[in-house]
Amino acid sequence: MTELLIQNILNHITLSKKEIDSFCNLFDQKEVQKKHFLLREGQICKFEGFVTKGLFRVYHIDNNGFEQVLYFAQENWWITDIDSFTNETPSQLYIQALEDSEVLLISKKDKELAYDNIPKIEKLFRVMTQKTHISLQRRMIDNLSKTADQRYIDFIEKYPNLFQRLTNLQIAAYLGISHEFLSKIRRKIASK
Amino acid sequence: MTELLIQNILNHITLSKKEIDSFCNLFDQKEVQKKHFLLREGQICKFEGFVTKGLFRVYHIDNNGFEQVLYFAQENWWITDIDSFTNETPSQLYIQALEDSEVLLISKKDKELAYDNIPKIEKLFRVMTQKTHISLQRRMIDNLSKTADQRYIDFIEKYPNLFQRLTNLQIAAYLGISHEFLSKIRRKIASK
DNA sequence: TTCATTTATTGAACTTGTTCAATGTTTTGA
DNA sequence: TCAAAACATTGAACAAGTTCAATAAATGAA
Repeated sequence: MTELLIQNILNHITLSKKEIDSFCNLFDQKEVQKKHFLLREGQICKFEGFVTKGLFRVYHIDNNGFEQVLYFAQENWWITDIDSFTNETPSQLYIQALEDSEVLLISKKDKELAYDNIPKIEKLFRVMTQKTHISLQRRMIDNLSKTADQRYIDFIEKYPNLFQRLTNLQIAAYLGISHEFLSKIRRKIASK
Repeated sequence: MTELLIQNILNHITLSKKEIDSFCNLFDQKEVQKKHFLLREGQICKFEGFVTKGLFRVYHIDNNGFEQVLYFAQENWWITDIDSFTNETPSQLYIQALEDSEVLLISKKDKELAYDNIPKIEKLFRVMTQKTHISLQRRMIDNLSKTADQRYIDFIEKYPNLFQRLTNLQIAAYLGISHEFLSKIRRKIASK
């Protein structure tokens, strides 16, 4: 199932068949059952992953035991803890499958190999990192400037598909509010 | 004053003298007086900049007229609206000098020239974008999980230098709280 | 130096969101 | 298919943060 991966790459840059093959060969497929973890806090994140099936959440548990979701990753999304992966430091994050899932994983060593051997891969990840950074920048602005009601409405509009697959608990953890409060927001919206 | 820029680049990657020169020559120096703008909402951000002197704030004005600071950039920092610059779309952001400042600016065209002619520049910006992304990811987690008091204390610890140069108004706009509330936090902390 | 402007502080009333506990609903797995 | 677990809703009391208005302090430009 590297077909999705190839499409994803070609969406960002153009590569020859040979280059694509040699890059895609660096990935290993892994199945992750629902509720199982790809990464836990304290571990060093050794992989960068591309989701070919299922859904993951990338989250943090704070000092009071509350979970905050950094992002969700469904089919065609990349997942890693870029902080831990890049700096080889213990992760603050958990990556857990919310459904039975499949990912293609590449190790740090193999990724660096690709950087050295296929110059365009450098461009690929520059462009991809830019895009994720832009998304996060937009989310930061929204979190600073919008009320929880509006962020919830935006979420549904922006990710209608994720909205269907996620529980309100997960969505609340992404929006940064308690699930009880989300429940009240939902009632307010429904009554309109 | 490209000395700072050269140091900054060599901090991320290694380049030959020739490569450095040819890259640095793509930058134009610009002076920006206090309170003047490098970018305003609605404009397309045509540059990526490196601050050699002074201090900037990159901020957004929301629908209610409130300002949120995305980040500050002092000497040795890069500034741009990566969203507008990359996608050539109108910016949601303002970039304003908070002190009399100087920046080295590179245009999109010249940056792309550099990508094509000096392969390592691709790596430079991949690595730099990764780093800013990591910082933003950490800030996102903090904003979701920490109380305003703690975020303020963290800010002072992390940026003691910025703390000295900024008004409480600016810091409040970065923390995402009203300046009145910041004032109350300061009193509470001082009384301990 | 001075006066106008910007910045900082404070209190009171208010809004947004949390916490806790109870209850109902849905999902899941043996 | 049935019991246990996970999820969702609700209300009441509470905490965090805002708003508004008034005043004081600091800064800056002529």
